[in-house]
Amino acid sequence: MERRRADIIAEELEERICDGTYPDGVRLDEVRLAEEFGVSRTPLREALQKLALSGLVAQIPRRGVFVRQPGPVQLIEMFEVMAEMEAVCGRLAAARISDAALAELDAANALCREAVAAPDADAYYLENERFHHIIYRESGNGFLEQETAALHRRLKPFRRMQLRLRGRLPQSMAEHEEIVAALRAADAERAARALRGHVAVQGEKFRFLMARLASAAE
Amino acid sequence: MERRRADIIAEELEERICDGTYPDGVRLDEVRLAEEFGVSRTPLREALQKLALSGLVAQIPRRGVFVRQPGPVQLIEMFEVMAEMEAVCGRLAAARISDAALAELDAANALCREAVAAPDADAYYLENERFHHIIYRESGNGFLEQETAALHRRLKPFRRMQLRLRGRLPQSMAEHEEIVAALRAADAERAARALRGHVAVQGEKFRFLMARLASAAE
DNA sequence: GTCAACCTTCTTGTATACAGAAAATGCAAG
DNA sequence: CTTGCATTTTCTGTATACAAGAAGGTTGAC
Repeated sequence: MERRRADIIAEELEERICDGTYPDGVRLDEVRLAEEFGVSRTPLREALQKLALSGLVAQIPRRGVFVRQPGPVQLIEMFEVMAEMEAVCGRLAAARISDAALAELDAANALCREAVAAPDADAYYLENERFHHIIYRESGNGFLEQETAALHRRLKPFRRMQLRLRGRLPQSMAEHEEIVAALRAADAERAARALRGHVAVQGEKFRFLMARLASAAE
Repeated sequence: MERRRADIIAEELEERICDGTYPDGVRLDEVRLAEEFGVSRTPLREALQKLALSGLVAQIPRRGVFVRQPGPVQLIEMFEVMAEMEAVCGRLAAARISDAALAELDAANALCREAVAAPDADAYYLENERFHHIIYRESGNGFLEQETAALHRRLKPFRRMQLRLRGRLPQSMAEHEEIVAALRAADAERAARALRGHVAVQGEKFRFLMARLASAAE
């Protein structure tokens, strides 16, 4: 499948916004970026509109587009929704998950355990992502899977922060075990609770997140 | 706030797709539509891309954009997610809802009751929408409110079908009462269950929905 | 008569040109 | 020195022009 330049540009810009190359509030100049990418304004505008619809930039009529990083409040809100959506995935998956998928979860968890032992935060992060995506898929609801994965992706740059907490890796690991146990027992409510607690930002995590946001905002 | 033509066109096209003016699979011709709206292809293309991102049309590179109504399977999936998201709104609202909002819900329900007595399906539909949006808002999570409202909006054309079921209005009414009672009692799980059941497509509703979709697909 | 290759034509994707609005700058007046 | 208004400039939004790819028809060969 041949992709349009606008899509490629949108992806690159998304990357730059997420990794902080373009900080919050910066105006994205159409002509400057068009020159940089070696294209005309037309595909670049299309890319910017795509970003605007996904919420990464704000498009103010006759003024331009501005990078719009979510503020502390919105981030907390997004993490809360993320936790609830994962809980829903877990609740549905508890009734629908296949034995093969349970084995996949075990395998992903084994690799997670290795990463914890190393300890290799990056490897853990990768396997953690696999683990969660399996659960999205096993919800048996393709639409839910897509929506949850989309939000997961959007929170990606902020998710890494959580893993920086001292002792977070072993704790996260234990939560993974509990999640798989609940799914294997086909206990919907237990799986939902475990996933909600696993993803939610609360207590120590909350304070850490707020501190990071405060330092980033300066 | 001055709106761009592309946004106005996107709204109009969305309306036409939802009300069936453009049935599933139809190709949306850029030049023809541009002439019809009296604009050039540029803003029209922007509108089409907006629709593509919201999932109403499929954009196939070098081939054009085609109306993409959700199939039966995807519709069932979307309704399931809708039910779960409303349940989440209810769960959070149970702990956060204000007395003023409870009064609002009572007021909306009173108007619903009048509509049932009439019976006036259109009036009921309108007040029902108000009722649900209050709950979204009282979840206390602006992001969740937005996302839930967006899905609600996307399912709007299919939601009306449910009300056509014989005896659905009084039943829906009773469910509204139960929802408010659960919220007033601050019983999170009860509110979640009530809302999930209220929105979910199941049993009689499911068969009816499938029949409608089968006749629409012919 | 049928199949295949080529050509025509139509449509999308991209570039450029133009118009109007907002912001910035400079000048003048208090 | 500050403030307000006008002018200029820059940038967005829209229109048009151009290029490349895909579909369909026609013609020629087997």
